[in-house]
Amino acid sequence: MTTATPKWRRQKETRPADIVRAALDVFSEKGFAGARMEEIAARAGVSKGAPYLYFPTKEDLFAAVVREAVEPNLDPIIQLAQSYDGPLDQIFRLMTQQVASLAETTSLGRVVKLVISESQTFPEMARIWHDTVITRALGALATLIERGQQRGEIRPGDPRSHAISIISPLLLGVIFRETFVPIGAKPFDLPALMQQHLDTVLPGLLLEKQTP
Amino acid sequence: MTTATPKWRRQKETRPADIVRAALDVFSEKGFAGARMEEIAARAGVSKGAPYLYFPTKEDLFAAVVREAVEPNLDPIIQLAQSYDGPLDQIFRLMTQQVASLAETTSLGRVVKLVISESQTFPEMARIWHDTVITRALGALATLIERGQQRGEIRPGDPRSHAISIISPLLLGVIFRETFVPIGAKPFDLPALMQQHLDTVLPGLLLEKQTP
Amino acid sequence: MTTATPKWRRQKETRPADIVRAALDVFSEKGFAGARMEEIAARAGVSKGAPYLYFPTKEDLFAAVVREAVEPNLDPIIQLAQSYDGPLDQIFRLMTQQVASLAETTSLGRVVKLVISESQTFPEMARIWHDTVITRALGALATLIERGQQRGEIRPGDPRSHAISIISPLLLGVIFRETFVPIGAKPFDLPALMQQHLDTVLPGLLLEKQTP
Amino acid sequence: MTTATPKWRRQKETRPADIVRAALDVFSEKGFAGARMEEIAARAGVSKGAPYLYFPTKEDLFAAVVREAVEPNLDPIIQLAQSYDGPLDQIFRLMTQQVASLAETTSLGRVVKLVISESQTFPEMARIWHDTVITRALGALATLIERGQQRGEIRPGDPRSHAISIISPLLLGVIFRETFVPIGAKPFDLPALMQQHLDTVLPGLLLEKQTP
DNA sequence: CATGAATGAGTCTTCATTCAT
DNA sequence: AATGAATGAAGACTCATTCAT
Repeated sequence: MTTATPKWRRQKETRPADIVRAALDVFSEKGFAGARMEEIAARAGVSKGAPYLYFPTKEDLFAAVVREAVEPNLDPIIQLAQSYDGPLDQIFRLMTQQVASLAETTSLGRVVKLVISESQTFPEMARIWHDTVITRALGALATLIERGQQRGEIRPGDPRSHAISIISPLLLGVIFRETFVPIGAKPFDLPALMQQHLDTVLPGLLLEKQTP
Repeated sequence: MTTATPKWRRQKETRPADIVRAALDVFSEKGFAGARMEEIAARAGVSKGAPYLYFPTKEDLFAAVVREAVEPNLDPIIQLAQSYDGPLDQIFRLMTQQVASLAETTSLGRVVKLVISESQTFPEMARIWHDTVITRALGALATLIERGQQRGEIRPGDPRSHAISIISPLLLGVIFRETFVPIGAKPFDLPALMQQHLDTVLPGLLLEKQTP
Repeated sequence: MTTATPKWRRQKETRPADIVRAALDVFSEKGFAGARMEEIAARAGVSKGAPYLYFPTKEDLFAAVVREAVEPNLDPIIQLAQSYDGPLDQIFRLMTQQVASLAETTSLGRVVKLVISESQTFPEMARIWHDTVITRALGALATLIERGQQRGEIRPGDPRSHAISIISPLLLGVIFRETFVPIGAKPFDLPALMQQHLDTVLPGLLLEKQTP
Repeated sequence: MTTATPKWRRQKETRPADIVRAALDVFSEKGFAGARMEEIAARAGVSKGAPYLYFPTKEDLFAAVVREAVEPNLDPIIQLAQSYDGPLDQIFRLMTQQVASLAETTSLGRVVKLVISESQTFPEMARIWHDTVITRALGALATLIERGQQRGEIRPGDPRSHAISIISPLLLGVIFRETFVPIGAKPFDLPALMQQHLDTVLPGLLLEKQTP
């Protein structure tokens, strides 16, 4: 009667995380409406009722998926931008690499796609994404640009638009990957694309260090 | 016996078009899964069964919405690119304006968003969009760029990537508008954004006509 | 402007009959519920609304199908039985042949099957069939038997049961044909079956004409 | 929130069987097309969705009804015929009684009627019935007859036809009961009918045990 | 705590029937 | 009279959610 090896209830601590992970997979594959709670549970290796122990509704689970993807991944980039104090063209290239890397290694790409896809159904998610991701990230970049303009290193113009000029190929490439690669389209080589793009755009954006 | 009002009006020639229009509205607002056929019918001013006279299933109706948006709007732009034979910076500005205009005046923007949103559920739609819109439009632009490179007017590099460098802010702006403006975000002023973007990027893209 | 050859409105007279014929076909193939009015109309070569010019509802059309099959086919047999005045074994063989022939050449078999199939849904049809076909035909046969019993030519016993003893293989054979032959079963050779059956049963039914 | 009554009771082991029973009732009364899944559920005392926990579709439920009726009821009779080794007239009377008894006490009669009724809609059911019931039962009887013929106890002739000669009144009686008794027809007294029938037909079928 | 059987609201789709032309 | 576009009631089936065990 002595339970020798308590196989069950292993990693009880990680169950919500397991469920969120499974949910991301299923939501990504099927969309919110097409995702069945039972499949999420099955993929997480839990019973049909288990998700409801942690998430009151399917919507709450969806929200958790989005929140989970944002929180741990965003801060480093913002940090980088805010604390940086070197040549501007280097920080642009660095940030771009950072974001590209996140898009490759984390679930951010899939979640962007999910948020866009379900923005009509879940305006709240779109709002969260807008406020926590877009505003902050674009803001950090715009601030950088603004400071550069004040120092005369960047040509005049709306800083937010300049920011878009810099990173839009990257974001579009991610959306393209999530949308069209599953149906067989050739994905862009994002680092290469961004390298060429920055080589093209940065000369026009950065003003000549004044000649003495 | 108990029906006081006449059950139907004239069978307009425009019935299917009305239904497709209503369907675009409802699909845009609710997504495919969230759209109810009955609501589409109601908005088109027809009975619940009427859409099925023209479209066998909800999916077919969705496909019609996508097709309808693509067919009449795409050719003019492609034409423009193919028949153009003037200074390159002008055609880039012109095409950009054209696309921006289409995005403002037609349903293209909403349909892009729809195709992205439902690409998991309807890979076929994504495929159609990819093959008929992206490939052709991007191809036309890339061809233009390639010819410019051969004439020594455009800096070397992957033409498709250059094309992305040019139009990605516009496309991203459209996606942004469809995704975040409904929840209160301030839309980009696309013409202004693109003007500043082209002012920034074109100098880096176009090689100096060398002075003799 | 002069209509030379009035192709249309040919045989207007036969339209209800055409429709009933088509209805029998479709009802037989699909059952009442599975039959679509539009298909009946199409098979009859008329418009979707035409059947309603002659039959107020689908049920009425069904009733017409049944009525149509019964009326012209039954009387001859009843007549035969009632007017016959020869040796009994011959009339039994003759009636059997007659019925077998009807089952082969007319729609009776299909309608029997239809009435049985839809008897739950249309008790009224079952009632009509019971009262006009079964009661009358079985009654005619029973009367014949009864008279034979009174003349000492047929063994005692319930005349209706004797009638069943005589014709049940035939009726069952028809039901079998309508039910199982469509799925590939080998049909009974009804004439042969009945010949052997009568050879077997009649000796037991008919009393020996006593030898003087 | 607003549900006052408990939503469900015990999950009995008998759930599927209850549902099949209810389905038989409703299918018998209304036919397949006329039966509503919701009514079947209600009669089984379960919710609208419950039948789908056990039977993927209405058709599968129908198939289960047929299967359920056949499996437990058929073997005893076949057994009887195959293991029997006494006087032939007795086995014919015995089998007849057995079948009549089954027809009275089990659902076989209703299911026969159902299979015949829906044979157009569900050829597969007809096929199952034909292969498992008709072929086997008729085959067992025919084998018996064949052996009798080899021993010179039964008159020559097609054994299968002889089998029909013997049992057709019984089968027809069952069909009659299921079809016309519900609309008020007087049912045949099957045991009496068969007694008289066998008294009539067996003398013609069995050859005289030759006198020594 | 965890399970999964059970619930029932919600939606696509069909098709008999109507009636303006 | 004849047509066929249009109507709308009806029903199979799904799946988020609940809760007895």
